[in-house]
Amino acid sequence: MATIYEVSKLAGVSLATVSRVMNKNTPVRESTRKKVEAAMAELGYRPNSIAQSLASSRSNSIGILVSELHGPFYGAMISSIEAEFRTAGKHVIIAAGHSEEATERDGIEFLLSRNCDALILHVEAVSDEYLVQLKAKEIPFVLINRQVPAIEGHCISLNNKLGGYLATQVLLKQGHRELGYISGPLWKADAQDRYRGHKLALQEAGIDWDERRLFEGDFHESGGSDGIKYLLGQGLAFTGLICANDEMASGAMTEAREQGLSIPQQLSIIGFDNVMLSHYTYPKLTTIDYPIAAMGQMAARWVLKHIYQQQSLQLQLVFEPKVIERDSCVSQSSTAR
Amino acid sequence: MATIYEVSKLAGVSLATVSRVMNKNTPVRESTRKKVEAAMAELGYRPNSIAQSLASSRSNSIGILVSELHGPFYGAMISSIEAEFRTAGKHVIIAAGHSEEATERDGIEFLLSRNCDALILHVEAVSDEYLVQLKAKEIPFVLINRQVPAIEGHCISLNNKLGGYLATQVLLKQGHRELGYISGPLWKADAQDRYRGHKLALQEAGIDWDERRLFEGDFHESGGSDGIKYLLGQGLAFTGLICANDEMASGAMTEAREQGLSIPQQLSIIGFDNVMLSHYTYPKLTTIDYPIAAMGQMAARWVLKHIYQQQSLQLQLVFEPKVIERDSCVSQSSTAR
DNA sequence: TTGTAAGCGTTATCAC
DNA sequence: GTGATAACGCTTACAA
Repeated sequence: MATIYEVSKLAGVSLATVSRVMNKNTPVRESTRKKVEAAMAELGYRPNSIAQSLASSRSNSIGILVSELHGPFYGAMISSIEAEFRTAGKHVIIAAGHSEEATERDGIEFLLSRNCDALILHVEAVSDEYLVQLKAKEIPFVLINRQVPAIEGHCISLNNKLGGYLATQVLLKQGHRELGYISGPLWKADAQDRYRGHKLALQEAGIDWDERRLFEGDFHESGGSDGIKYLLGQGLAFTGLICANDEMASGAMTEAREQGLSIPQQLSIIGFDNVMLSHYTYPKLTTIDYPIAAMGQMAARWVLKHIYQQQSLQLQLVFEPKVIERDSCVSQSSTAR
Repeated sequence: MATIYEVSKLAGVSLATVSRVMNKNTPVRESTRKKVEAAMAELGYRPNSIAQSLASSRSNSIGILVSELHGPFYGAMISSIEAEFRTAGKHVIIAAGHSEEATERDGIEFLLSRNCDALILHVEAVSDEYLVQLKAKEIPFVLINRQVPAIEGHCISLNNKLGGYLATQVLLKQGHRELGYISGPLWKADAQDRYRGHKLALQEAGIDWDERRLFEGDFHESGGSDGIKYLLGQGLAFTGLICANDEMASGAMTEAREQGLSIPQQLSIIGFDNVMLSHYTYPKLTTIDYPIAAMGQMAARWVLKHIYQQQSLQLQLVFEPKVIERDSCVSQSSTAR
């Protein structure tokens, strides 16, 4: 591979000049620029990004830590992040945290050891304090889907409470008054917030909260099916079911059907996230849209603005969920049970 | 950030010695190693990987190019690749090619410019010649899901023909003799091979091949629904349908249902890939398993073996698909149409 | 077993 | 505008 040195020799200029035409930061005489460019072309010169990084102490790489690389959710997020950075000439290094504290810390350490200019984190297990401490260190980061008060400016989040509220409203508006709720693990802030929104909607509708109507699931399919079994076991009637994510909604749907309930005729189900699978279930799942792609893009812009000085970018830190009406919820009048 | 130099001063040894204890490649006296390690701990020293890369001309990074980052398929692949490399202390840089020739080339260029030690490519649009030329250049790569004869040793692929054959056999064994086939774009080698396998199975079963029973789809949902419309429009009876991937099978399922066919009672459908969604459809999709996670892992091992000299690793270049029986196919005897 | 010193390919600070 | 030249933080012969 040709180096800047060979280019400078061929062009009959100094190293420094070649560097200048590459970086366009210092004026260079038109004629010499041409010479240099010709030499670069002739040698098929490509700058060595490692050497650039060492000299400039900018790696132009951004670390991304997500819970899982597979699954329906993070792909969309990574995709939008990658696209945004790619056009900016930055690249993306990825790692998985598997929702476990130790692994998440490891992942962050790993990314740090790679000299990333910034980190985009979707972490769940790590504590708020850890993140606050992390801010004290040298590497800047943004958080996706998490609100940490002490570092608010670093958080890109969804209004999960509103989401839970909206989901519940969909069913209430359809006349359902007997509801079940399958939550995510309540130690996770987003699960907690969604549930809060649910309770708020109930309260506004004058429906008493009943603990027996809550099942705490795991955000996976099994949580949905376990939830159905549990709710049916309580001996309470319910014609509407809110699930705190689509995977649980899918599990609930399957299990409900196995228990002899037809969906949506006997039970309306609404999910949350609007991941790909919600489109594939039968009936197609009514759900709450989580604009994860837009949020990923915004995280990328945050980095571009704060780290790479693209000052002109506008930022939005809090996103709003919205209802996606499909086929899994129908009005109570058409429901019999 | 502390540098190797500060560590050496604190430990009272030379730069070189510190480097040696880090890399464990040259014997170091136990006592001095202790001193150095103590110094490193005291300073919270972390090696600068950029400087290491420049000095050793090893970036310890591997570029991955896939068609799409979102979607059900590549997530599983990236996930297994990342896991394998992570334990080896390497990291992964990703880029998307979007199945377009120009973008795929760009992606490869981009990854090359990042000084990756090796590339793992899942490319579809780029020509065989391009890849052969690429081999001539300095950066080594493995191909996933593609067979290029001239560089066979670099190809990790699925026996797609066998897959098409097996899928067809599932239906044949269930007594179906009137079949439809919704293919992927036939310019893609995998789509072509799957279709070949289908024809072979037909031939062995003594069933004449009928061009009207083939619809060339796009590997997306719309391909499945268009396929159903087309096949129904041909006025030919069929009780079994093979789709060259799961997304098209899902589209076909939905459309068939809209056309008044019940699945699987009136039409058995089999997919291909066994991506996550096949599990979410109703009925659950019978399909052909594409061991993409295992293949991704193998690609990572290929790199570990060939580039990072982990000689002991065993490699497997060709993988076999296998049938995953679920609920979307039933025997012809229970079918009426 | 350890130290010295020459790179690795850039960027950036000076002079000129 | 342009050219020397000193970093950047590490690896790796080569000596000792």
